[in-house]
Amino acid sequence: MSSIQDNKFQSIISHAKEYGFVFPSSEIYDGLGAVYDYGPWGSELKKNIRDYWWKSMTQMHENIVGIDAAIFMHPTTWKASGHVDNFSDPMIDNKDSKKRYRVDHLIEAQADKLREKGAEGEKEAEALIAEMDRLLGADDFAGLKSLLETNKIVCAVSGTDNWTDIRQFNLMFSTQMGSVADDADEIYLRPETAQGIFVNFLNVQKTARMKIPFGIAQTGKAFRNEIVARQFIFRMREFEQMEMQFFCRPGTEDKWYEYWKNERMNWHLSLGIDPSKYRYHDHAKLAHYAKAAVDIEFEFPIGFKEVEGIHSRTDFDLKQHQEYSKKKQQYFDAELDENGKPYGNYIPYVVETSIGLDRMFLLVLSNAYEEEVIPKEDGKNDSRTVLRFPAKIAPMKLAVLPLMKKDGLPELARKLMDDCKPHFRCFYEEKDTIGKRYRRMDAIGTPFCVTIDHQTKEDDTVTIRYRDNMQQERVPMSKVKEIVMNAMM
RNA sequence: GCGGGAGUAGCUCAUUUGGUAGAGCGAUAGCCUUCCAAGCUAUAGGUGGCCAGUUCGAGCCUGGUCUCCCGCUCCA
Repeated sequence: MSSIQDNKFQSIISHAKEYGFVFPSSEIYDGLGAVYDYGPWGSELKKNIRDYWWKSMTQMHENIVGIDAAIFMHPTTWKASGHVDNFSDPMIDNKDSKKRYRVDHLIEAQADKLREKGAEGEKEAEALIAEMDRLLGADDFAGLKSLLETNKIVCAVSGTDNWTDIRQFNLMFSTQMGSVADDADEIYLRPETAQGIFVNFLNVQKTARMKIPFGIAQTGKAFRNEIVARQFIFRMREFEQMEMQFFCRPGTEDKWYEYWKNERMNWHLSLGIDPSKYRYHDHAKLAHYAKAAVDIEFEFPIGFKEVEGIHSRTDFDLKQHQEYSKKKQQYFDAELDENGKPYGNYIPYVVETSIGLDRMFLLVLSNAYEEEVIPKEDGKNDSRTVLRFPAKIAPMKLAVLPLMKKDGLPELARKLMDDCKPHFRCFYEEKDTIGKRYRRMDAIGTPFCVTIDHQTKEDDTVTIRYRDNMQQERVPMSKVKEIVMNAMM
């Protein structure tokens, strides 16, 4: 990361706080690590992004419906999903190099080395992995450490085996359900929203009478106890996901994977963002549930980073829930195959699209942020900080500004406010010079400002000023609402 | 969790070697009226991150602690 990019990221963070987009959580108590609150304009922007996603996924796809599942779920959910086993990693530090490793990664690397030595090494590698799995299963950390030592596994940096003890990092937050401590059951705060959809698969399919292929969409909070959570709202411990699980007939998943890969990229581009700032990144190493996975990455000021993932999850999740719950998770497909027979019962395959709302927020903010230098007539330079949000997601759509706060101008401005307020978010301001008010609106990304002046009293026209090019034009006051609403389409 | 850096008003910073904190911008109110910030007046706002120690006296010295930033580790 260059220092220029670094500075830009810092400026964006400062601007976000300064203008009421994002605050550190409980800041008066020095904040809480990697937790943030959204302020007045931030919460508007976030809501608009969420609504835009929701509308494009549900309203625009007749075969997708939404749900809103609880954050708390039956603890067995997380055993079935694999999170209890896979979401906690034994870690170890090398005392000399101060490097930290996942213990299983160290041992797997050693096994790879052994395999290079041919058939004999292959055997040794298998034995090593088997022993590791046994010890991991038994949570035998002392045993794992001696396994490192007997196999002379060393740190790649220091070259020594001067290790700390092994410690467990659990990425799931937990709490107790039930107010009597002794009887209380430990339950988790969901580390992903997806499972709320899977456990409701049949409820939704039956009650909304959905036919495969169909999707279930959901937005909501998820929680991960990240070892290191940094980079502003990019990686938070409490975050919001917007995701959709698309259920399809086995054998058609590749087609739908491609479909959603394109569809989701098109959604991003529909916000008018430069396509060169996006790229796909295929996963080489797949998660335990995935058959194929691709990230949509965006070029943030801190480099290309993942915003959204499209995963082909096979029937892994539904199958697991069927096994753990003893409830059949199958669908009867009455459509006829090429032999004229119904496809019959099966557990559907799933293609998931999962996007981080907070990351999308940061994306939109980073993309919109610009410090602009404006040459003035007297040769000096003027400057402004402007957020070029697409009108459809801008927190504030229109500012109504009487040129002066007398001569009946505020009254006319109020009339326009009353006309527009029911349709979109408007801001009224009569304090300070008009230029200052324009700049304040630029700073929060308001696409349109309208000024009421004395001429308005004569002919009912107003000056509309466009955020992006600072151009102004005279339009009938009665047209303002329409201009703004067209821009929001 | 390790290493490095930093915490003074909302923001950017100042306060010469320890002597009980200032400015600009911003905010609020008023004046002015002028279609692109930086006209005039007034007001508000700080137990100098927090706790302790040294000292007659600490924003400044010492220790601890918290938070943030950068790097590493990690990331379904």
